[in-house]
Amino acid sequence: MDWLGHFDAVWCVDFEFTAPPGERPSPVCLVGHEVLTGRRVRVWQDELRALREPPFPVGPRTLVVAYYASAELGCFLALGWPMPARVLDLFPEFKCRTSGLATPGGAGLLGALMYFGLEALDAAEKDGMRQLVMRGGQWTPDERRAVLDYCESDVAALTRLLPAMGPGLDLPRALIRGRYMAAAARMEWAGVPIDTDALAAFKHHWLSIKEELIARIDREFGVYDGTTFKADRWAAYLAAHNIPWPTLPSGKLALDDDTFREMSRNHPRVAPIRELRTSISQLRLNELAVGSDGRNRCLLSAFGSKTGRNQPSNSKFVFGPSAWLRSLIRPGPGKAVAYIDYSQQELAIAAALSGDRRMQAAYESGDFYLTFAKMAGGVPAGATKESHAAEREQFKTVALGVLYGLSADGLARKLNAPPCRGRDLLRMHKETFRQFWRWSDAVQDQAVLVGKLETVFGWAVRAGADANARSLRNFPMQANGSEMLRLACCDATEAGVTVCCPVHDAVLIEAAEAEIDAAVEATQGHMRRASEIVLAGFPLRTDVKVVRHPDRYSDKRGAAMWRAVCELCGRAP
DNA sequence: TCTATATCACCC
DNA sequence: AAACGGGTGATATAGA
Repeated sequence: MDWLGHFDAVWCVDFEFTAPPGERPSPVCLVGHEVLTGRRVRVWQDELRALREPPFPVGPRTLVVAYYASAELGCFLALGWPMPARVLDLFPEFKCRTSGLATPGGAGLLGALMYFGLEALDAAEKDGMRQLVMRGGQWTPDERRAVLDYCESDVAALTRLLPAMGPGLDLPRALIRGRYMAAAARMEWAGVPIDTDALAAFKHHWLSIKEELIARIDREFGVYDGTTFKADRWAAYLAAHNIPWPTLPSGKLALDDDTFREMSRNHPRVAPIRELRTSISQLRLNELAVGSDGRNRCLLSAFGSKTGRNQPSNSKFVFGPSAWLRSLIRPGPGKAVAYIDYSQQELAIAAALSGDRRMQAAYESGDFYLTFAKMAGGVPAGATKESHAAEREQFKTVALGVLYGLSADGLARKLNAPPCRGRDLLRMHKETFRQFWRWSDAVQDQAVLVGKLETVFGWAVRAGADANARSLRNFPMQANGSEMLRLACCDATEAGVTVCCPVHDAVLIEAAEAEIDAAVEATQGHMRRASEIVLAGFPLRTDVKVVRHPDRYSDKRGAAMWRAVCELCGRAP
């Protein structure tokens, strides 16, 4: 913990705040405790609002310590305060230290305290106090004292946790992660512009859309009870029509879409039910968190996954549900948004980190799959995307599947090809990209021997004896990809780009219409730089989709569904 | 009637 | 035993 001496002050801080779904945080109080001097501040709402800057310095000589700092930093933004220059967030540090291990108390502050055998506030008591804070409105003087005391108890807990975690910390890298929490706070603050009229119309017609879709098709089948698909009725229908149907090991009917697709081939009469089930399953928008300013905002859950990705709620976040809903994204008057994603990010990471020259060349060619197919002798040298579309698809499936550890049989099944074709394709990959395979084997060996894998910036996962080999082999791609996007988000937000949200290998940005092209160029520069830093000089390309008011964002996978729903609502698409 | 579990679908 | 990585979440149904 000698690094503490690098700072003039070390402030452990915690805010209480309210944040209704989709809204920006509204601070209720702040408690801070300076570790070196024991100085303490307790500031209530009204006084907070009067402060033009934090009640302690936040320059590079001060370390600000928090647990899940994007919440605290969101309050900084709400108060118009400058962001702290050095943030140590013990949440990602705890996750980094324990990812892959069981943490019985979870990864919250209480879970971390429990993990280190430290005294913690009772969970029920903590919940009760959060309720009191969230209630909002006015608090009696007693309640106010109770909230401040509770806030202070969390700061005290943080102060106990710091020396427990401090000795194991890699401070420079922890500060990189803390820096991302500030970027996350800015993105959570920005949010995604939503067409609230369309959203309201959909919500209003929700049930009737569902019922209408079901009524049209189920007439012939009678397998729905209201809006519920009944497995026993489906069994009865199949029996009545003499259709044998695959079952699961449990003996129940297999009702996944794959089975429906397979069965539709020989029994075309079941196809409409398949389509209906698909449509119904895509109709989910009840929980989307949209604030009073018409923007979709939710906790990004930065560092939520084992690989360090953000893990926002799929139901609250507009990029969570199926892709047709993204057409709700619509920039306001005078505004434009752009979706910028890394081209084939994980392939490029595999190529760069493995040092496989041929794989790098395939990425640099601009069409990885076709170049791979040519290198492997799977298509003639003069083949094009058009002349050999089917082969290209197969080589694409191999190239991507390999990153997940897809087996020969799995590959064959996915391609609907005989097992020997799966084996051939996999063999061609191994022969074409030998260095990649040597590296991938080494990754697995390292995980098993050392019990741990790390990204270039030290994000780690622990591997026990029961670890999944495919998961371990995939870790470098996914986790370094996560590092890359985090770094790009830091650079872009700090440079003043309005980043609405990250999407694993992409960002959505927003700007005035006249400025969007410049913002896109700047962001692409940040993303490229981030790739070079993570991959020791290997640059990644990015793809861009710009949408200007009054247009809406559209994802081709969801275009048909969007039109269908609009039609059912009597709206223009 | 409520809850837990299995299964399935969606995202990158 | 299965053999496609990381996730969240809705739904249907079995069980308490």
